[in-house]
Amino acid sequence: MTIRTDPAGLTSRVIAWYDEHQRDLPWRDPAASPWAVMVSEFMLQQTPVARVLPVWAQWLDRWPTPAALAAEPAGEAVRAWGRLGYPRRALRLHAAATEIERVHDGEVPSTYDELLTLPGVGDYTAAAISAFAFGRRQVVLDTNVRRVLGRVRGGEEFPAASVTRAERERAAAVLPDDEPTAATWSVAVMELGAVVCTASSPRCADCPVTDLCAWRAAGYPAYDGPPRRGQTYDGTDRQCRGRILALARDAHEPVHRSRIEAVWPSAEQRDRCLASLVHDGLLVRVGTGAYALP
DNA sequence: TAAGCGTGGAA
DNA sequence: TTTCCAAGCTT
Repeated sequence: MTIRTDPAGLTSRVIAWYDEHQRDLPWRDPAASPWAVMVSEFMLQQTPVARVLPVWAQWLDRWPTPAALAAEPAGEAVRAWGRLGYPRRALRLHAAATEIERVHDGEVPSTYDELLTLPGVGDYTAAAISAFAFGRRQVVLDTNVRRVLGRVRGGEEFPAASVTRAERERAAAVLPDDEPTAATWSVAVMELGAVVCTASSPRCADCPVTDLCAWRAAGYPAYDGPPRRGQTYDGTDRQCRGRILALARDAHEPVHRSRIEAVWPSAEQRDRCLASLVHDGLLVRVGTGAYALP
């Protein structure tokens, strides 16, 4: 097949590479439901594949449909989320399931615009679900795709902090016209970024498009943009919130203030984090001085 | 727009 | 040991 937008063979070669080298991930099984794909996309937001795999399997076993999840308290979703991180995603996935049940007759919607209205679904996730679960033609622009295209076409090691207009236009320009081919390209170029064109120590020797790569042609110039914001963790509210929520997740009864005080020394920070967890809906106050999952 | 939001494995 | 970072979303 000739792809009009791809005279140099970028897309066809990446797709051919994908056909041979793709990882065998369960949410890529053609039998995986749109809901199963959606759950994987939520869990994979900022969390590595290896840690998602077991939790995803248990989740789908317990809640094979949006209706099944929506029928349970949101706190059960937070508990099942375990230590994947960013537990508000669990809350949003539960809220999205509830919305799918209420508005979409229990079926995960297939269009970008409908998906985008769901809680926890932004530009990337809406495009990804539409493309991967329904085979639609979408510009799927995640951190992997941005890095690959930024290198191959832009000649730069890393993309900007946020998606630029130029990046989006570049991604649209290489998206195959044919719908199923476009969907395959989207997953293929993401996979290339995930396993070959990685952020650090890219495996250029294994890349199917090294000869097309502008970054390589330029001699692999180092990133020279503004410093990328590092993530400190020790002593942050994130860590404090994580400690507190872990107590509630592992307990099946309300957790008393005394136990919370035992896991974080600073009273001021502890109280602030407790209040923010309640504000976010990750905890509810039960009686006097006790907290539980919603 | 930039900051906030978890967690743990690998380099 | 420290640093980096892994399929983002929300406000």
